[in-house]
Parts: sequence; structure tokens; C-alpha cells
Amino acid sequence: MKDNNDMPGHLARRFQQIAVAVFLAEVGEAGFDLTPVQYAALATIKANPGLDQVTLAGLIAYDRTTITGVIDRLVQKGLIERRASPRDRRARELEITDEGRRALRKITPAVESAQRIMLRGLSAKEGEELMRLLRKAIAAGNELSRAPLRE
Amino acid sequence: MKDNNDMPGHLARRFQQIAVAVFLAEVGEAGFDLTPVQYAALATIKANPGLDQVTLAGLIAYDRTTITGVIDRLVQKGLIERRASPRDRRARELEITDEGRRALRKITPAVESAQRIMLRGLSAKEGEELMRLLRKAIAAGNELSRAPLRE
DNA sequence: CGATATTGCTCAGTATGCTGACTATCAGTA
DNA sequence: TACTGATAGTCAGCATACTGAGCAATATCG
Repeated sequence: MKDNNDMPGHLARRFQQIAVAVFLAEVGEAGFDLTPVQYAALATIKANPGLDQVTLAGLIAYDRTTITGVIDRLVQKGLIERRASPRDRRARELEITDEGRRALRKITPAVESAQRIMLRGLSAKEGEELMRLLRKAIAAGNELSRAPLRE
Repeated sequence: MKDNNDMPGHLARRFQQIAVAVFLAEVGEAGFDLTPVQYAALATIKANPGLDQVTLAGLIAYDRTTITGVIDRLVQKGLIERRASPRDRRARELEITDEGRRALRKITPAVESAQRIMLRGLSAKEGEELMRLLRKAIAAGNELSRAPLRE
């Protein structure tokens, strides 16, 4: 009988669980109330001004039904704006606000610190290797989830 | 500006996302409707007959408020039984049913297949290395989440 | 041009996960 | 034994994620 610790699926869940907890703790300590998911969305909107929701979802591999709520909350916090696209009346264009830009800038150190903490059990070389293997496994499984990465 | 693919937190989320999708697909194809979380709970209850909810939660690193719903659904499906403990009237003892045992046995090939599929981009050696690194990072971060592993 | 397919988005429903609060019970101690 | 603290479980509330359905608008093709 296989142990939980021999199951990549179980290990994935545990690592994710710790990663989220560390992120929330670091960002919270910096005085902000942003989830990992909201942070990734905000950073991606900043890097791609005016993109629509489906494109955003593809860039960070979120489900299209999940992104709606995430965007709602970012708008609610005043960090982004959502407006109808002039070219396609089905689509909504997303834009970061000045406040969103400010928040992103101030949060960055906490986010980077969180990434270090979640790898604190590994050497620098091991951390790199873990990320390489995750990237490789993810690339091979990209199409297996409902929300694949789309570049 | 760091890319998402350089963030262990983001990679953790993506890998877990794929792992869950693969698990549900494989188990669903085998004719069962069990989530990864429900499967781990069921297998752990079988291996530790009569354990209480807090102990179960500790063995698989679930939050005690999450385990309640998971157990509800396993009971609902007739796979486990929950009854008051004779020694501690606060506690509930959990026991797998015959039907739970049967389900577990029939599901096992699908679960193992799922674990292979989620590593299909890696060689056997790389898969082992990924699991080793995840275990190491998880061990170092165990206390950082609200639901640490308790053996 | 008009029928059809596709796309962007939303919604209802279900299942994790977490925070924080609460009840009931148990354990240790003054 | 009475008080105090810890523990087992539940609940309400919020935030991901997903399934499946549906609406409105756009694209495509005969």
C-alpha cells in the first residue's frame, strides 16, 4: 500500500497549501489583503494593459468562471477598472489603477520573501531544480485541466 | 520583473490544478465519483480504524473545519460510518464500511494511473527527484499552514 | 445575406480551504 | 470539588476551482 508521501498528487496539495499560507502571512504582514490569485491577476493586468478576461485567464491558467469573482474583488478594492471593450461588445477590458500600481509596488518585497520562505528547506540549487521539474511536469500536463495556459 | 514561471507559489498552484484534474478524470473513467481529498481520507480511515476526526485531519494535513464536510460526503455515499466515541463524548469515531472497502479496492488502479499521468513529462528519475524535493520543502514548511501534518 | 458555429462572459451548484467564533466536554489543579 | 484551560467538533463567512448551462455578440461559410 502506497503511502501518501509517495503520491505526487498529495505532495502537490501539501506544497500548495503551504505556499498559500506563506504568501498570505507575508503579504498580510506588509499590511495588504491580497490573495496569491489576486496578486497574479493584478500583476498580469499591469503587464498587459487593456486585455480582456479570457486572455487574462489564459495567461495565468485560471478558469473563466473563477476569474469573474477575482476581478470583482480587485475592482471592489479599487486596484483595477473593468470597462466594456469598444471593439467587441461581449468583452471587458481590464486596466490597473494608480492605486493598483502603488499596491503592486509596495507588495513586491513581501511576495519575493514568500517565495524564499516556501523553499527554505531547500538549497538554492535544489530550489532551482524543483522549479525546473515543476515547469516540465506542468508543460506536459497543460492540456489536462480545464484552465490551461494560453500565451 | 519576475515571471510567473519563476514563482514556486505559482508553479505549485498549476501543478496541483493539473493533479486534481487528472485524478478526477481517471477515477471518473473507472466509474467512481470521489475527489482526491475524499480518497485520501477514505484510505486513511481504512488504515486506522476507529480514529477520530482531529487525528484523521492531522494524518493528511487537512483543516479541522474542512474535514467535517469531507466526512459528511463520505458518510452520505455510504463509504464510512461516523459514531460517537464511547470514551470521549466530544469525539466521533470513523470506520470504513464494506462498501467503502470495495470502492477503495476498485479505485486503486485509477489512482495509481493518475499519479503516473501527472508525472508523464518527467523521466522516472526526475519524478523521484521531484517527489524528494517536494517532501523536503513540505517538511520544512509543515508548521506554516493552519493544518500541519501530525503523526 | 442568412443560418450556424464560436466566443466572451455570467450564473447556479458543488467541493475544498481558511478565519474566527461557539458549544460541549474533558483534564489538571488549587 | 470548583475553577481554569485545553480539546473535539461545528458553524458562518469568504475565496478559490470546477461542471454545466445559458445569453449576447461576433465570425464563418454556404
